[in-house]
Amino acid sequence: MSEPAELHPEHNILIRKLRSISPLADDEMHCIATLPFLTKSLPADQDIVREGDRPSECCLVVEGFACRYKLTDEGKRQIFSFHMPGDIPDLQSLHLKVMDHSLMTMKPSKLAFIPHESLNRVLDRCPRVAKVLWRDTLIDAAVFREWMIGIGRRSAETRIAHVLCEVLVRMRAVGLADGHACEWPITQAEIGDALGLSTVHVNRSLQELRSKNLITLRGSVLSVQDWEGLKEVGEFDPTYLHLDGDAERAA
Amino acid sequence: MSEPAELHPEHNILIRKLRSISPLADDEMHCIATLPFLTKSLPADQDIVREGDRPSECCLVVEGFACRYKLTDEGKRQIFSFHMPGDIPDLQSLHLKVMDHSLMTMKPSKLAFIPHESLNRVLDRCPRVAKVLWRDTLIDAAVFREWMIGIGRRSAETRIAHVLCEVLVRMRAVGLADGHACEWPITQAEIGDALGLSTVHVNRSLQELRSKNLITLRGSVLSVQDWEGLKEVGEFDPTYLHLDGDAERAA
DNA sequence: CGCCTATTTGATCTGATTCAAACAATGTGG
DNA sequence: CCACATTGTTTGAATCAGATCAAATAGGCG
Repeated sequence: MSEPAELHPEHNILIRKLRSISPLADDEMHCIATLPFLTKSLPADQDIVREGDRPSECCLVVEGFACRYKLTDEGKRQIFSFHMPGDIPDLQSLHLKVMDHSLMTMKPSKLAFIPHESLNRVLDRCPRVAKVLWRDTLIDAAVFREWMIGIGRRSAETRIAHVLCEVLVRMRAVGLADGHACEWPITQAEIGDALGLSTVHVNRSLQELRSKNLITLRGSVLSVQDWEGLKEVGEFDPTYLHLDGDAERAA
Repeated sequence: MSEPAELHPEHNILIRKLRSISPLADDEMHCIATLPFLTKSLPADQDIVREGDRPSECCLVVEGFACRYKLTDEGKRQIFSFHMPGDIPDLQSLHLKVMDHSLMTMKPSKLAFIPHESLNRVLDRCPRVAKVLWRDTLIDAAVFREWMIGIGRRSAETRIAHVLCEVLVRMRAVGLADGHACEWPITQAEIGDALGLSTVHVNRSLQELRSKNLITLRGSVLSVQDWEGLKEVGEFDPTYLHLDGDAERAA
């Protein structure tokens, strides 16, 4: 349960994230703490890795926010996922050489780059850590599925309520939420690109949620006033996030 | 390149599938060939694993066709993926205890159930195989992303053309396509549930594709008359399938 | 203050849905 | 081998959720 103070903040946030999805033994945490990294700070709206790239390192979000996306031939954007501190959005590049999508910052962010080589060495030495990371990529896929059902089959209001719930729960899992409130660095245009909606329609649906007194969303802070109500409107069931760690559990 | 005749057809199709996404050494194939399994035959439209289940085995499709899906509160269905012989649609259950979606047959199918226990033993013994299976789940996620961009941002015609391309290429990768034709066990209603469309609209979009002389889709056989044209309409770029095996490559 | 980005509002349009019904194919049992 | 039942495909008409276009307002920040 302890989080040694001598840890680098980079290792610390990664361990906190992994412990939110799976229990970790001391030696496994030590193993993770041996990972070398190079920290870089990037401004907002900057590509980190691009479709077609063949990265030789993975990117850990330490501070800030990022998203993965891809453009259609007509230039429309689909965002696949949002990433917060603790996430390694391009972990897949460890086993899939060529990027089939891009990764970018959504606000000024601090990123830690970990060489594939070192990561592979740690995974060989510590197979339990390999399993946790595999598990992480599987949860990633579960989130894709959940967004898919939203985009394909749910109303705009439901989708938006759902993603609000998801981000809050995930933020809480790594200790970045304060009760039912958290930072909200996502613009309405970005919500639209994530959920297959126009900015205008996102705006109107958000007003709908506000008028039902479910949320407050001012500036860059999301505050959920009626969690049960929001969950219900968003058909949100956190099972798919598989938060079975030894850290705090989400509501 | 050889595929020993003494292999069980179950091991054989699995090895063929895995070799389509990654080269396999002889000892790795032998390792896979030690996997025990129990074969079962199921009729069409039968649940194999259900949301909420905690399976203790994985399901390999040997013959037939399957899909993963989930229902919304209003009873609408979203299909997440189609699965053909060689696929292990619930491989994720190895690391995610609770199913967050369901798996069902789409036609009478032969399935081989492999205990998690045996699978884990093989993965411990043969880490390279573990990497290939991890890779397989990552490709799975890449397919989700590609469907997401379709549902969220592409026209009905484009989405449908895209999924036609995808299934044909994947069928070819495991030797189940004949030139530009393959079995098509997917109904229009199922295409709709997969791509977030109504049956009626699927039907009209398919007629559009036919009228452009891109495809023939009669009974349960898909025949692509103009592959380049279909790829273009579907904005199909097979990169996301990561077919970097030592078996035949897709066009 | 002034610029840039994000949010909000209004009006119009359209791709896709829904409902309803006919039609075709496939398979089953007698 | 045919009649019937079942499932899948096709067609038509009306409707709607959400897109698009255009412009105004409101924040945030150097």
